[in-house]
Amino acid sequence: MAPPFERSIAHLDLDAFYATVEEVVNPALKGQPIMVVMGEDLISRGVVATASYAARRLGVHSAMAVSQARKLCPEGVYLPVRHALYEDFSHEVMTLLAAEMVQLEQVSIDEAYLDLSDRADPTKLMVELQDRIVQKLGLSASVGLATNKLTAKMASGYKKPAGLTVVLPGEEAAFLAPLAVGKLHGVGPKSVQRLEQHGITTIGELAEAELSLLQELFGPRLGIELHQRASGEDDRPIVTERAAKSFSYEQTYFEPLSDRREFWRQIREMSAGLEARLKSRGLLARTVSIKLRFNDWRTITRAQTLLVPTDQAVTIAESAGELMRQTWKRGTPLRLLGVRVSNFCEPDAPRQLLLPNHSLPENKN
DNA sequence: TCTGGGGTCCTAGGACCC
DNA sequence: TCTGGGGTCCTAGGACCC
Repeated sequence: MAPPFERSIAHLDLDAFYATVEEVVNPALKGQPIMVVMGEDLISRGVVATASYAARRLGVHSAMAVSQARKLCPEGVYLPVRHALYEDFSHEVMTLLAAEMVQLEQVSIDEAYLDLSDRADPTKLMVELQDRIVQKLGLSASVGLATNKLTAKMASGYKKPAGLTVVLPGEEAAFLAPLAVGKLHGVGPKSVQRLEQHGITTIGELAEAELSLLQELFGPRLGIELHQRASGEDDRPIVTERAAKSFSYEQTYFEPLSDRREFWRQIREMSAGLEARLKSRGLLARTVSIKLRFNDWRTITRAQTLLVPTDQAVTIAESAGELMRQTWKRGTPLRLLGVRVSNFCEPDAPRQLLLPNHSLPENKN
């Protein structure tokens, strides 16, 4: 159903968030090329989570291998990710936004949508919020304002950092049309490739494309969705509360590992972490999955659904161990091992009984 | 020249039930 | 003995996002 009135949706995106937080807590770094790196190895194996704007000017971007970043920027500052620190800053920002008493949807650690439909002057409000975020936290944010989430999101990325871009009602398609298809939210490298094979390189061309072609390429649902999105149509509501669907941990090894005992130790450790997260949210999980990555980067997952939902590390580890036994051939080196719980259910559902003498089983492999 | 670690959503196929 | 169609649940893989 079409909304009874034109919506006004803002998308706020914190600029180079991790790197900027590092500058705030250590002002001596300000203006330097900073790479915040994921993975334990800052020298070669890690990946850039966020590069500061000074680093971006040298060609570094997020998701780039550190080894490559070091070539472009040997003098740069390389820092390990400090997730808890960024969470704190993120929380401060969201609290500032929430004080406006509007519908607020936090989509990630550094992004949020606000529904400003009932505000007299959304632009003025967003400028004020940008200001407040700089004053109180030292962070910069870019903002997009439009009639829907997709266009607002695309607008916030239009002018960065610290930009504010307004797309007026009726202008959505025209705003999007000249942009590269790959810029459209939801169109990644694979889709770009497929679209290019059909001569589609801009969002405008995507909007003009035959629906039947898009459905052939991407399936009936996604085809329609892409077509609508490319035309700037999007009636998704602001979702203020979202229930978690899964929790997971994974570990990549610098050197591929084939040590069964070490795998088992890690499974128990990850399971303990998952138990803590389930319990802190009062959730029970029904499905346990493992993820394995081999030397050649081939990645597989195996899942098992329990008869009785659980929040117990022992049960999760046992299930993951069994999946390992079924899947992993002894001695095969792994580059990655992960454990995941999903398929959550209500806390009042029947729960797994923990027998008095129940202890972690030995891995039978 | 390589490649984190969290997530979400979609698709396709098989089992099973009515 | 042969037969349809729909619905649900589960698994596996893949694309994508930050």
